[in-house]
Amino acid sequence: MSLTDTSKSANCLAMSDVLNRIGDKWSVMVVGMLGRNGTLRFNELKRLINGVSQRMLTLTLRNLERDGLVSRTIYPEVPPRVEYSLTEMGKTLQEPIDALWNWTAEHHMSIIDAREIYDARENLAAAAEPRKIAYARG
Amino acid sequence: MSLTDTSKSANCLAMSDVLNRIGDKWSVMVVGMLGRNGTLRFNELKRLINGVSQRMLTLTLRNLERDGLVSRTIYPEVPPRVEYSLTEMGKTLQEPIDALWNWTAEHHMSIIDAREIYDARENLAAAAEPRKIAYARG
DNA sequence: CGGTATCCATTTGGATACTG
DNA sequence: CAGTATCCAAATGGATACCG
Repeated sequence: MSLTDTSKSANCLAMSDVLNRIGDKWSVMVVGMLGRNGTLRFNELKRLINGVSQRMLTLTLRNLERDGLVSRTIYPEVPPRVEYSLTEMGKTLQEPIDALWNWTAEHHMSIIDAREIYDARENLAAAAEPRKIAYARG
Repeated sequence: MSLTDTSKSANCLAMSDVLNRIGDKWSVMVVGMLGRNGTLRFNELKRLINGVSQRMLTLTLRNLERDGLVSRTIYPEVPPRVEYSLTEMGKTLQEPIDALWNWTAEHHMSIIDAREIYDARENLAAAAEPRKIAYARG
């Protein structure tokens, strides 16, 4: 219990640190894709991940490689071939990422709905509230 | 299998959408804290979450509320009291978030180490590579 | 093919001051 | 206490062009 508690609430700093890397959407996408497909080339990843720019994919892969989550293999051919896959540590990240992925698939619609309700309420409140600054002169 | 596969790889768009909200570190922190503590006031959250500014905490809470993950209760007292807690949907997010949290606690050090190794290698490479622009005149 | 380099618009987020 | 409002610096990220 004490150990569990420690590992859970001890330092937000570690969470911040790690989340800044693996919490952004491109990283989650890359880990998700590599986890499911095993090994992928740069442009395969680019095609699979909807809307990622070359720049962002490069940066994301470099950061994941730096953190020891993704391995990069260069084949000195012409044209060049570079393959990416998860490291052993990267594979352990697969499970939590998958959990998040499944949660998202399950609750996305509810979130959309919640937003609509919230926004509708907001607009209503805005319409009802007494004008604060802008009222017709006179 | 088909269902599983669909829910996993179908739309990156849903992942992007949701991750943009619950993937940022402050949201994860808030959900983590509320999940473990049940109900918290604004300044309690602020104290618990290391380094969050008032502005970011407000924004994060509004977004989570908008998405139906956090509920906000105002007690019309003086001084004002506002309590936050997870909604039912928010509670379901607890599990994946906890998984991520535990993963982080377990692997943070390995990541730190991996970074050091990577950076050391980088510096070495930078030192070895032929000077491209800046070399001593003469 | 798999990048790097550069430019630039937008977003993010901290600091600060003020309010009900 | 629990915000809102404003300002401004820094980070983010797309578009584009070029390179080995």
